[in-house]
Amino acid sequence: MSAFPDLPEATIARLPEYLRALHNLGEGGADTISSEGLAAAAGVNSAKLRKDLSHLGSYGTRGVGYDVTLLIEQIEYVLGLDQRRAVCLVGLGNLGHALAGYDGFASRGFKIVALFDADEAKVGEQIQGLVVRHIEELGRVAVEENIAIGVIATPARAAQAVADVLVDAGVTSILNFAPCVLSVPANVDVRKVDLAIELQILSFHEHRKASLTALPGGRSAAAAGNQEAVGS
Amino acid sequence: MSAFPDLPEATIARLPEYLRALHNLGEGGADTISSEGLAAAAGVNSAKLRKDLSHLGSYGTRGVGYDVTLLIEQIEYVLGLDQRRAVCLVGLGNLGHALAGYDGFASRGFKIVALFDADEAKVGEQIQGLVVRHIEELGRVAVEENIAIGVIATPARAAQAVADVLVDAGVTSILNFAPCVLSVPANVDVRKVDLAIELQILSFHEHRKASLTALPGGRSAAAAGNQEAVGS
DNA sequence: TCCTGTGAAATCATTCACAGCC
DNA sequence: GGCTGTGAATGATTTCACAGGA
Repeated sequence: MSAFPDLPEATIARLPEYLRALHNLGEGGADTISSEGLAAAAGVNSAKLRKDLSHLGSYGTRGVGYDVTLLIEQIEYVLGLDQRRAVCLVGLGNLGHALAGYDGFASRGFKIVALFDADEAKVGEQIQGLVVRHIEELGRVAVEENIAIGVIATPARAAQAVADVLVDAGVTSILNFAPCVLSVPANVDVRKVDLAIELQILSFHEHRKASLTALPGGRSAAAAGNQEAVGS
Repeated sequence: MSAFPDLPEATIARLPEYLRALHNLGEGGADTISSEGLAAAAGVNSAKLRKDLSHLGSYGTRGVGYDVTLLIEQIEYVLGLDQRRAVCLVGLGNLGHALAGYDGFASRGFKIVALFDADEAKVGEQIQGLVVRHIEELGRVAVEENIAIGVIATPARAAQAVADVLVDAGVTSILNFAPCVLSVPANVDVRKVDLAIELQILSFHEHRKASLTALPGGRSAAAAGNQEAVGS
């Protein structure tokens, strides 16, 4: 079927956030929501939200707002969430265990269908109803189960080899939790999550804030109220 | 001491990646590295790397490259990693357990000094040498231990209340794993990691790729080589 | 010659502000 | 009157391309 116009990458990254907000609002009983209201629920400003949604087409009603159900369907369609993609998870250390048990996957359009590890001691273990298989089966199983997305939660030194196997098995999307850069062909998408990097970015801002407290009324330890504003 | 020039946010977000690459290169025995080489190790292009580093000052040598040790020190200084910040972790479900055991924190300038949970059954449990405390102690302990960064790994419904307590205790940086938007005062930085969102972004690209396979030589299931190129 | 540091150009993203529709 | 959709303006980021130091 027809492809998509070239949605800006920044817009794509925000659509899942809008979707989550819409689900919340829907459960709260709202049929319709203004750009202002949805923007607040998603933590962005309303102009940005309207611009983002306008890229998908015209699904709002002037003077009224957006139909919650319709907009959910639209965004899910664009993100391709109507087709419950098969995901495999490689590496069942602490993090892998947590990911295997994370219910946010199942509830948002994904299904973990296979687990792999290189450690013989882990192979055979049962986690969330799935048996851990040896990594040598990865190539075969990935093809059999039609796996679309591979999640890598191995140590950094193993990650590239795992990525190579995934790519050879035809997987074209990888979510990488290992702290390293992966080399893959251009048709494969890699996204990376590095927990320590997030902390380091926060550390920078702490450092900067600390180097400013010398100046004006140094806020002691306690901020009262509860305003808005969220760090980028 | 003196603050920083206004480093672009995009640059800040890449510095930790350069740092990791530099540590790898250093362990590999390199004393000096060109922008081209470091860029490859960090997965960016060399022009961007040079521009980023030029914001920190002039730490390279024309015709030669960057001194690995010096550059590591510089970046660590800018990120404020020389002062081993105290971190607390709230919420010890699956993900919390994994985070408590994540050695990437200790090895990159952070120290988890306290764990909290609201569940009486978890309070008292010992994890990685720390005892889980009841969340009611959070405010007091955060002040006592001079906690700089709070990590929230609770369910979404609890996250805002936890954030409020952290803020009241003077914590000005929060890393939020709960899938919700937090409201905090403007002086508090929040960064968010949402695992399901990352998958949804990959899903979009899968969807788009699928809607294109109809056209040219539809690649069957298997890509051979191992070129470069990493998805954004 | 090799490689950094950097203005200038090009691209991408956000915000403004208002016309047009309900 | 309220609210979306969108050009136009602004701002941020990336990329180019090359001057200039080692």
